[in-house]
Formats: sequence, structure tokens, C-alpha cells
Amino acid sequence: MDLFLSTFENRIDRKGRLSVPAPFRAVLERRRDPLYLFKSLTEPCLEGCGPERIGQIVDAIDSMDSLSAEVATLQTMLSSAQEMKVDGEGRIMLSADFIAFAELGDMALYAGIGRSFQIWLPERYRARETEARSRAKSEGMPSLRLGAGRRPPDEPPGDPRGRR
Amino acid sequence: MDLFLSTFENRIDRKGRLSVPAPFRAVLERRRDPLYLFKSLTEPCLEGCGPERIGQIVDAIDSMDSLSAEVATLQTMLSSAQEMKVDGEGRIMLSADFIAFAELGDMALYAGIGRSFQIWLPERYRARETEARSRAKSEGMPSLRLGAGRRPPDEPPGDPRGRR
DNA sequence: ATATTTCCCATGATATCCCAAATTATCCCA
DNA sequence: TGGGATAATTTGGGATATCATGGGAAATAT
Repeated sequence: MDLFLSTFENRIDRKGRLSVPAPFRAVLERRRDPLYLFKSLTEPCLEGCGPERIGQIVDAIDSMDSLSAEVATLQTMLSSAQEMKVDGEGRIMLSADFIAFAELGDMALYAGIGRSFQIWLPERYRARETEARSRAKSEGMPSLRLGAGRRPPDEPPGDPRGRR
Repeated sequence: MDLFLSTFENRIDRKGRLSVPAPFRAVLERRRDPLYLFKSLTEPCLEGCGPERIGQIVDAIDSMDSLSAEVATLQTMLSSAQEMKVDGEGRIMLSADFIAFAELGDMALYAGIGRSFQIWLPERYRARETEARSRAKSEGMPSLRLGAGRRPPDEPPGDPRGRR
């Protein structure tokens, strides 16, 4: 299983082009998957994924009551989604809409979060990261059940298996 | 699977012509499908799709009690449907009836929602989007079980467990 | 005949392609 | 281990193609 991991900071040039990090491109190319971006529903960032996630949303909509608020929410995700064409140099073009939504300037930060990744204004991402870290310190780690989910709950803390 | 995604805002010119977004045209042309538009049953917008969705509606009607209210409702969709002719530049002409129904002015917003798309008065669509986003923030995302896709089929709908 | 609609071509804006420079990472051998 | 060579990646810019849009002329209908 190959995943989107780590963070990368790239420049948005004056034409609105942005390089996709080579490791992310490698993941998509290995699967021969196109890249989709859509506006996050809950945060000021863009989400990137492959087709399978888009397909899940489409199928969920078809199986739900078309009058429900949830369908409207899922439709909002799809109607903000774009299949990105990657140029010969591995770049995508961010629409003005995307740039405005994530409030990007001339730099963008990719944050790999496993099966998908996000694109943030770098300063904002870092602020959020330090915030998350201090929350972890004061409130303790979220309950993480790694593996098959049957690890004994009394395992000693300080487990080095953090992220990264 | 090629889908209708993203949003596009196009002008309705003084002759009443409206460009179909090139990516949407590409989806239809690849399948050599004509384009159908009909009035939404639930919202002040037009729905666009290929023949397969029209066929689904026809089949649904055939399998239902012909005296039921639902059948009358579905028939309303069909009777409002028009096969649109697309000119050499990829434009359609909206009937006065369609324009009045969706209350369109001189701009139209296409919203791709997977296997179909909608046409809205831009301001109205954006208001609806804002609403959906604030609802998603306060009430959490719709229950989408991403990843291993092993959601029990009997899970209650409206599960507030958002993702992440 | 008069009003629409359809076809055709023109134009401006913008995205895409292609090549090249600059930057960074990787490798290899001393 | 160091340091230079080599390769990979990111970034920039000009040329080209695509797309949305507008308008005139031909065709069709009223």
C-alpha cells in the first residue's frame, strides 16, 4: 500500500501553476490514477485524492434520499471537485476559485495524510500543527488503535509509533 | 468512470445561447450521448444528464403502481425533459420555460454532481453552497465510511460520526 | 414577410505544450 | 568522510491550442 506522506512546500508561479511533489506523483502514476482536488468541507484547505474516493461519494449520493441535507453536502463536495491535468513537468493549475478558497498566496504546502493529502497556506498549516501538538500534550493522545484494533488498552504510553 | 464534476459559470448571450462546459461535452461525446435537460422536482434548477438516467426514470415508472402519486411525480420529470441540440461551438439554447423555471438571468452556473449536473442562477447556487458548508461544519460530515468500505448495511442513517 | 433559429467564422482570454534554467538531491570515488 | 559529478526535480517563459463568446448570414418557421 503506498500512501501520501510528509509535507512539501512549493511555489505557485504567476500563471497559477503548482508542482505536485514527485513522491505524490509517483503514487498516482503507479496506480495510473488521475488526481482530483476539491474544497474541504470543514477547513480552509484543498483535498487531493484519487478516483476511488470520488466514486464513493457518487455512489453514496445515489443510494441516499435525494432530498436529505446530507446529499446536498455531498453534492457540494462533488461540485467543487476537479480532475486536475498534470502537465509534462508534473504541475497542476489551480483555479482562481481554489486559490481564493484556501487563501493561498505564492506558496502552497502539501500535507500527506495517508490515502489523501491536503493543500494549505503554509503559515496556516504550521499554526494548526503546533496547535495540534500542544493539544496532544495537554489532553493526551487521541485513542489510537493501530494494527487490527485489538491491542491491549494497557500498553505503556510513550509508544514511539507516532506519525511521520 | 467519467463524471460531471466541478462548477462553471457561463454567459447566456442575447440570443439565448449557453455554452456547455467543455469537460461536460467531452463526457457526453465520448459516449456519443445526447444531452437531456429537465426541471428539478425539488429545487429551482435544471438537471442535465445523458440518456441512461432518463431510462432509469422510465424503468422506475414501469415497475411502479401506475396509480401512485410517485408515478405522477416521476412523469412530471419526463414531461419536462428536452433533448438539447448542441451547436458547432458546444452551445445549447434554453427555452423560455426553462429560463423562467430556474429564474436565470444572463449567467448560468453548471454544477457537476457525478452522473448528472445542474444549472442554477449563480447567486442562488452559491447561497445554497454556503448553507451546506456551514451545516457540514456544525453538524459534521455525512457518514461516509471511507477506506476499507466495510460499513454494515444496517447502520442507521444520519450517523453523526464524521470522518477523520 | 418577419421573426427565430441554425450555421459559420472571428476574436480575446486562458490553458496547455514544449524547451530551458535554476535548484536540490543522489551517487560515486578518492 | 568529503567533495565533486550526475541525476532528479522544481520553476520560468514563449509558442500554440482550446474554449467561451459574439455577430453576420443562411435557413426555417410563423
